[in-house]
Amino acid sequence: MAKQAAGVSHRAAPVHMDPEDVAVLTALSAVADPVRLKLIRELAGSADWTRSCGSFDVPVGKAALSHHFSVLRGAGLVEQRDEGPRRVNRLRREEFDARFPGLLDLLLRADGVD
Amino acid sequence: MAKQAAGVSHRAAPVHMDPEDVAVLTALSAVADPVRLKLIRELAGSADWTRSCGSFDVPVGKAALSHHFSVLRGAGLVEQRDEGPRRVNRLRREEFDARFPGLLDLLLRADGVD
DNA sequence: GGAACTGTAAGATATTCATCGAACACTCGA
DNA sequence: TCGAGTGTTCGATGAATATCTTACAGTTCC
Repeated sequence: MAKQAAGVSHRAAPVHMDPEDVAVLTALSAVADPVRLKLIRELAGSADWTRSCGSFDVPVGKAALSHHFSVLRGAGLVEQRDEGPRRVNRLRREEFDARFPGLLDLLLRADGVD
Repeated sequence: MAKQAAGVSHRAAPVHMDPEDVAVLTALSAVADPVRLKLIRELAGSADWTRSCGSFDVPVGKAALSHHFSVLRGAGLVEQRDEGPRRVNRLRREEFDARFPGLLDLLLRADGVD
């Protein structure tokens, strides 16, 4: 077996979707969920690459949480990177906003009715 | 029984939702459906009050169609009025855009990926 | 090597919801 | 008054999906 360079993850890298290739319905479905909306908002309030998946305050187990992040990746909303034992996240603000102008702003606005 | 003035519908008027009172998740869920998205787009391409519910080219029966219009009303996206035997529709562009700026534009944009 | 921690995968369950068919209500014109 | 047309409601069905439990795979540190 070929040796791996030091510090390189042996884990399968998370599959990412280019926001440009995301259908409108995919993005809307991803975003039309209370847990994922909370994840997005919480992520938006933190600096890039500072939040691991398990650090979010949502009322679901870690399996469901993993699923939600997978959906967010598939919508081009979140980028993930392995950092030691944890997987840290980043909200793809610019890219997503370029593909779906205004949508992210809409989600992040606090509007009282929710 | 009290007589009704001529020309007044005896039918229960459709229940409408003020867009200002619609939660973000409600709007997103309403819009994250292929049939409803088609309805919105088709409606956007027609003048106000010119399209009856049955006049839309969607692959569902009339019961499902009635349900979809009910969801759209509940999201403050569509206004309906009885006109004789048919119920005609109007897209609430300004009101909905004031509540969710940019969302309608997003839905109506033709963007190739869909 | 082993323990603790983090996240994913697989299988089962439950809930939501889109759809249909049938019955009903209303409107209009013959 | 009857019939055709339009839309809603109700009940049932099926599909999609959110969730949990359990098991597993990496990573880090002892």
